[in-house]
Amino acid sequence: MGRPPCCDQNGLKKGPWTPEEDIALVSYIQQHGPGNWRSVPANTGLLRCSKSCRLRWTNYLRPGIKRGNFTVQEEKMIIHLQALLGNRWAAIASYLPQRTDNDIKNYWNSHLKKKQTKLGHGLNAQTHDQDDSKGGTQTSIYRGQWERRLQTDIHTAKQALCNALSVNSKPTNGALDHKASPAPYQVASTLFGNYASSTNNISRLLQAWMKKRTPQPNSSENDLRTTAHHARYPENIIANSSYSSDDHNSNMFSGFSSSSDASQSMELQNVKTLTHTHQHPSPSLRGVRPAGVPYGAAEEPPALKCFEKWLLDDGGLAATAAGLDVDFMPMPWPLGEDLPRF
DNA sequence: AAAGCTAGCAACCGCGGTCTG
DNA sequence: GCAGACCGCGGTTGCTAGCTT
Repeated sequence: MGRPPCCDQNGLKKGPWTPEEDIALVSYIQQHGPGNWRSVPANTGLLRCSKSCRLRWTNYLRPGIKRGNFTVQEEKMIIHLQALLGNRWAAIASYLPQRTDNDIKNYWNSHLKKKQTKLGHGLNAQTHDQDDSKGGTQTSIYRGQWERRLQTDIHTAKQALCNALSVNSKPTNGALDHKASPAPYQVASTLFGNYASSTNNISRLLQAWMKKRTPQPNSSENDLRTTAHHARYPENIIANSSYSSDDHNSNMFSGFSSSSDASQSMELQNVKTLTHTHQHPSPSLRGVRPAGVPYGAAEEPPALKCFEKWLLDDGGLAATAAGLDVDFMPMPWPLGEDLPRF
């Protein structure tokens, strides 16, 4: 026998989410954490299917999501990663943890794809927009180089993690953090850390929301508009509540909900400890994030730094594109095989 | 000023892999 | 081991705001 059905498909609401629905969802996740989506509609009274709830959370309400214009660096990374990984947006998004796969996908389709088409040469010639079967050996070679480089980077990150763990480090600065990469056995801790930090931001979001809800003189209509606007652009709520994704390391926990109880405070302490050593899981080439492990709260994968550095290093890219072997590290596993799962 | 067009983005849909009973 | 639900992903659609005519 299978499981019972997650939800009744009849009478479910579709279309844009209302602020009330968002609050209901955020409140529930604040209490129970993300995951177990099938129970969300039943327990919140939302007339939405579990899928819709998950989507709303991961693409929109999840803390740490950066919205708005993409930076030049982000753009470059997306272009390069798309060339390497194809339209595997989740995998690409894992290198841009502040962006959702949906966001990146939309950005690619609406901006970069056209840009690439206009250019007509250069990187575009290597992208997966073209049929791989037509790409010929040139593309294969090119992608092979990229994959080798990516594998190297992951290996570097893995080694850094081993080093970090072996010395049972108590990092006092961020240097080590950026080199350590977590293994899946750390995922539970990562999840905990992410969620706890998320709670902070959700609390702020809720507080900001409640503030907005309190009647302001001569602003009843504006409130409605603001509400609708925040429903569409909730990042502004977070921004208005003085959360900045850029200073998450120092401030992420400093403003933990003033009404938080003792257990939350204890969580906070644990989270502070955890976040010194636990970072994102290494993005895998398969692009499949461990189930229920969101990349939250403006964290940055430690391996990202050097990978990003390399990605944005046009010299390296040019050399690679030209077929030159640029400083590859020895590979611990044979080329062409699947990456080992750490 | 109004109608038509376009771009951007949120949300939906369908598929495949995974998990659970 | 199997059936069927859950979950996550990528593709697509539809709505809205802004721009053009």
